[in-house]
Amino acid sequence: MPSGSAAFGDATLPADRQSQAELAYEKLKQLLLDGTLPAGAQMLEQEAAERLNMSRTPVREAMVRLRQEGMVEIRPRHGMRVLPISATDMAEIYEVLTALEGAAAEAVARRGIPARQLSVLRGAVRDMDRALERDDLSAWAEADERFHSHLVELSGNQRLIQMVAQLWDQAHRARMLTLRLRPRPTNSNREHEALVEAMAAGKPDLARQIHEDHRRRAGTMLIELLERLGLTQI
Amino acid sequence: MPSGSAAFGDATLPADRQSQAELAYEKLKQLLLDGTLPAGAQMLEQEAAERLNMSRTPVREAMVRLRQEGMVEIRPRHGMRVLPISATDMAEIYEVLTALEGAAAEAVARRGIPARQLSVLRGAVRDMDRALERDDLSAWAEADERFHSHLVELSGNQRLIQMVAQLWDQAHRARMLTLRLRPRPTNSNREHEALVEAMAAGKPDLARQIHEDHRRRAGTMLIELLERLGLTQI
DNA sequence: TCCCATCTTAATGCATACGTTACAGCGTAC
DNA sequence: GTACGCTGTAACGTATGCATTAAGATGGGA
Repeated sequence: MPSGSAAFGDATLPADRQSQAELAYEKLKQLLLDGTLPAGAQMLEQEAAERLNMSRTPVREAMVRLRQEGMVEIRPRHGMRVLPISATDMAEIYEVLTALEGAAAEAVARRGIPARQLSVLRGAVRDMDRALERDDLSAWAEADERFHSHLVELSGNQRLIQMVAQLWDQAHRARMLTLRLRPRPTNSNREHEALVEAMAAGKPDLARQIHEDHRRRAGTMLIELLERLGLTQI
Repeated sequence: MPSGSAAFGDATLPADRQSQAELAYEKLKQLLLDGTLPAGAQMLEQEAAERLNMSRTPVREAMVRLRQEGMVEIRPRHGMRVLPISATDMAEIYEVLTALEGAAAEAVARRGIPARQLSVLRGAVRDMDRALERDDLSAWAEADERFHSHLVELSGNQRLIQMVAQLWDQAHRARMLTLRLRPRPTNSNREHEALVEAMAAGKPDLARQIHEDHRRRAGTMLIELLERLGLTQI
């Protein structure tokens, strides 16, 4: 039985407020991303429904969406199960990210980048530097994410943006886990800097080359790390 | 009221048979791809449910999936609406396809390609040639699709495969429409041939270069064609 | 002691019920 | 003739009911 405002046949939504299904999607995704639900964790429809204080219907819709995004699998008797990320998965993800972000960097450099946007990117690089000085890896990761996400958005290609975001989400847990196991990402910052300059100078091929190398290096490092540690359930 | 076997609480699925939701997804997608539901067409949940002889529940799930794939939008009062493809959309799609398939070609060339697979690709190119000789554009399109899809699958990257398929689906209607409006794709066949040889010779950079040029050319041609014809509701 | 068949139970997929709300159609006022 | 407001209806979002079935438990046999 629903809680307080029980008999809310919520119906065709007051136009602005988000649906229960949307809410369920966001809440569940958050649980996946922040590690509350680790790899392999299972959650029944009923369980999630009670937790989110709604019926199974919108929960089910949310689970279907998460499955399509490659975040969970749905096993007929066990609800949704958080998909583990293997080294192979990371290899796949980084291969695609390399191609997509490389294309984004090239496109941005070709089209030219407004001063205002340039400073956003430079600001992110600066924040990464400062975070490293403070040994604040979380802040570094946040700034890194900001840099990449802004770069991709500058491409203006909605499909590219969405796909990169999806891959980024899939890899999120593995990135967080390896954040403190990997060597300090000093080079990473310099690579970002070089990329920014290549784009500012309007050198598409160079920008792409730099970014692809950057991604490939990061990917290889992560994968070797995962394999070395035998981590297969991230 | 459902038809014949009305009171079938179909329940947790006989393990092998597909769910109603899956069936609805496939049927609706087919309607989108074969043009039965053209751009802008709308279909209510109830309508689809009656057409497919099931209740609204699985239909709704199917529509949610199609929305996430970028095939339709869901408008609260009007059911799902088939998204039109604009020239801008095609530009986005081809930009991403260029990056993804280019990466696939490079990966395949780098890893090396078994003789057996090579002959599949060569077979597709041959079929494209023959189709052109017969002026059979449908057959050409089919062989072209076979070539690209096989190439991508050879990459072995499941995520890349899935994303390319999704973009391919989104562009499907526009490709079909322009098939008979565009110049005969004679060059296209030669480009495919060159790509196969580059991969066979184990030249990753060349393979990627050839494929990217190929995609870019095809994309530019299609987009100019669409813009010239003022086609915005494909 | 271990393995397998049977049975119980609970999770599910789907159908249906229900309250809400957006939109169309109509009438009235200007 | 046009514009505006009202009202009825129908589509939807969500909740719930129901038949089905697979997972797990239980008991018996080897």
